[in-house]
Amino acid sequence: MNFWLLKSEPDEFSIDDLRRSSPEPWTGVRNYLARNYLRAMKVGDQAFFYHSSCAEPGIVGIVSIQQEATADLSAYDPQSPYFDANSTREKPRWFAPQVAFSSKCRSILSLRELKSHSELARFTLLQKGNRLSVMPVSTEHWQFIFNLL
DNA sequence: GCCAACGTTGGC
DNA sequence: GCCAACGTTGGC
Repeated sequence: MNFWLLKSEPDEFSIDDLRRSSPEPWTGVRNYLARNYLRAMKVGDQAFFYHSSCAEPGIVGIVSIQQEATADLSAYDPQSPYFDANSTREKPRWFAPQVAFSSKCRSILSLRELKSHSELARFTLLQKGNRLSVMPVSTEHWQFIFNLL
């Protein structure tokens, strides 16, 4: 089993949204490295759900992969902000796994607190310049963070 | 709103 | 293939 971190802007799609409607396809990722991570996800993998671009960014819950990635249908919708004319049904460019709600943290584990732990100095999320919305999490980092929740 | 950092685009 | 210009991300 592998571990991941998935970012979402809570104004767009929050942990509460996922709890209300689960599973959901993880759509809208339009970065090739992030896409490759999405395609590498296996059923049963777990991920931290991270709220970004909000008053208090941080980890707010845990989700699991319910189904491996298939074509991201939002790329076909001209009305969608994620529309991409270069992704076709014959040759999809973007993919979305089905993500299921697992649990919500009693309180947010804020980015500020994550940064305060020297054990997480090399955590991908905290690396300078990293902007990926999907990233792998090592077993060691997962365990350490899990114990902070 | 600012800005650092990175990705993408497109001319050459 | 290079690289300048532009767009996006995301914390602050």
